[in-house]
Amino acid sequence: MSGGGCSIVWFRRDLRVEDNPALAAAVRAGAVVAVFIWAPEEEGHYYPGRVSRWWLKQSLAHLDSSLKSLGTSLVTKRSTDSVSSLLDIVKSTGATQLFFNHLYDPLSLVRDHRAKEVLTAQGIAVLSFNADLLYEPWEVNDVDGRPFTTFMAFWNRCLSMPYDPEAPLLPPKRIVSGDVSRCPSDALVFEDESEKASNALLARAWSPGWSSADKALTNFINGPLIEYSVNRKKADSATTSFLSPHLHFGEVSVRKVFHLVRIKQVLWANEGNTAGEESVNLFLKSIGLREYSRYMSFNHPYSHERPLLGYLKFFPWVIDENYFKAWRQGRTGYPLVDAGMRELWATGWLHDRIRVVVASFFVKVLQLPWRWGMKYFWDTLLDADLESDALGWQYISGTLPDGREFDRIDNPQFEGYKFDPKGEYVRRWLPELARLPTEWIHHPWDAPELVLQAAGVELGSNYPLPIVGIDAAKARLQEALSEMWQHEAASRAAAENGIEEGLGDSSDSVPFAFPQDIQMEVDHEPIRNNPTTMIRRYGDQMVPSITSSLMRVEEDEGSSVDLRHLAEDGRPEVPANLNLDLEPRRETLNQGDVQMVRNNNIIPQFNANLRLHNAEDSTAESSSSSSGRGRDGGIVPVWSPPGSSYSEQFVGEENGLGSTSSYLQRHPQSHQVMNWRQLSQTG
DNA sequence: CAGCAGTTTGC
DNA sequence: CAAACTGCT
Repeated sequence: MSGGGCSIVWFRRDLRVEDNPALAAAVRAGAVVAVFIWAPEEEGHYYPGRVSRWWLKQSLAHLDSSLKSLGTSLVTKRSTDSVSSLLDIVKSTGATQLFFNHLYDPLSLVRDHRAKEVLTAQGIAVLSFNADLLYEPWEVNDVDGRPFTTFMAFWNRCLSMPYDPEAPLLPPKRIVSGDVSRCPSDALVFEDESEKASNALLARAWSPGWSSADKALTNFINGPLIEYSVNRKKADSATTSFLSPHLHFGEVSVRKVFHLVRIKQVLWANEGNTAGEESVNLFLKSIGLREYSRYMSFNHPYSHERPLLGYLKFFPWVIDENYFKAWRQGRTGYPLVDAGMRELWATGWLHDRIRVVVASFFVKVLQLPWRWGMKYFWDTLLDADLESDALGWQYISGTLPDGREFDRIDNPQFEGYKFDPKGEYVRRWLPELARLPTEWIHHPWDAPELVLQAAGVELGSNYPLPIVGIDAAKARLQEALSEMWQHEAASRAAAENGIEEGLGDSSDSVPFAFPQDIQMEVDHEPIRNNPTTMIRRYGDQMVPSITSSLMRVEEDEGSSVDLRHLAEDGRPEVPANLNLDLEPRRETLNQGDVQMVRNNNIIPQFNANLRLHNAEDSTAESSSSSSGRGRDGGIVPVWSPPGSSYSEQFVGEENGLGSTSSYLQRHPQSHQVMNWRQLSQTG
């Protein structure tokens, strides 16, 4: 169509036609080529799980038919490299522009940044948009212009921003199709034969696609929403919105959800319905959590693979595949946990509360490395979402500044009576316990023999005894923690002496196989050296500079860079040049950090010691970068499709942040992560 | 019953 | 940590 080429709209996790800024912009610009590129290998071991792929398949079909009714269709490509596929598409369609919506997971940050550079270098105009969040991560900062480090502060700020989130856009009335005659679609394969039968079951419970997402939203707002605050404690009722998988794939926009829900809230407020109003607040909070997960991922791209509290690196996880298996199969001996795990396996779904229960059990009682659990969630959840899941697991594990304390163990028995007081949920998913009276349903091991017999329960045979006692877990946790602090202290001492200590790989634990994701990007560095091709427009995707360094740490440690290099306008910006940039940054950062330490006892920032590594000389650097990072866990059992390789080493640098979590405060002898301490001495 | 301390809980 | 909750005086 008009003056030259058409525009490519690169669909990813924004599979909708309504309120899709990239699509809208492309339509405005003229002819459109709508594209979806399936390149799961790019996700490394976050290759999407079976149920997630099933959903994607349906959702794409749905999007395609919507596009068809508007005048075009979806071009699908199978690829191992999205960016080069984009180039191919540009060539075969004569497109001159590329539009897409932002993503915030670490892989996408890197890939999209590269896409922008590569295509821009080819003379293609690249424009990207916010379609996934109320506010872009770099828009939400505290009074000093720094990112928040706790959820509530973040969310309160979001709710009181000087401007509202963008109002949702209407779907285009009509789309003029670009010429795709020389750009044939590939058939995408999302399931293999062995998966088909299980997938068929999913279709009974779920229907992917934006129109059912809309329906789910409407149903929820007109139904369960008003009772949300009362019902959210129940494990077993259909009181959640069931929007999460739709939201994950962007079938409905959060902004639409937000606006519609807000309207209801005003309505209820006027009616004096405080319960309803409160319900909306709570529901919005869960939307806020989703926002926060992106925020965290952007500000701290390591968070899906490494605890944000650095000392957790030294925690001696239990490397026990039998525990892991028992957990997955729902045979831990704790009914609430087991019921949850069976539901997850059977349906790909789990109530939020129960996610917390099973995850917390996993980390605190079994003390398995949280990333195993996260990976299992990733593979089995219908709404698997890297950012949300990473946030959730970190929260539960106690590795966040505002998460639960690390030494806190929740007792599944008590939680059972809280979330499932009548035992209905347990009975549904654990038929072997169905006849047990409510009194014992959450702790069958205490039940009198006669009761068990009457209920047909034979502990240790048709239902397991607890695989780990809570008391034993508590004791082991204490031990593990003191071991952790010892190692942390030793490491710090060694670092201070400038000795290459090796960060605990002397230990018996196997180096963690995770994560490899980012390394595959490593060899595209030439592009990186040409920063001037980036002309940033207001709406453009910001890239935390760490994404660049993440790609290269292995061979170029000096370039590891702080996350939040502030451009003149105060927003994070792609560093002009990683190495040249170090000098000026050093001063600013130190100043800022010191001030922060003085002014409050809040965590400096997640990235405090990332940046310190730059600012510091090579002592600290060397102590961390060369180690095998042994303590973070063990080999991850493989259950992903073949092809996703787990290789040896961590990418990237060093641990997380200093912390004021109360746990830390109770351990003054080993307080503060090394860097933070050095920091405060500076000031 | 107001007022307070100890405890639980909350992303 | 801070808010909510519990139980006690």
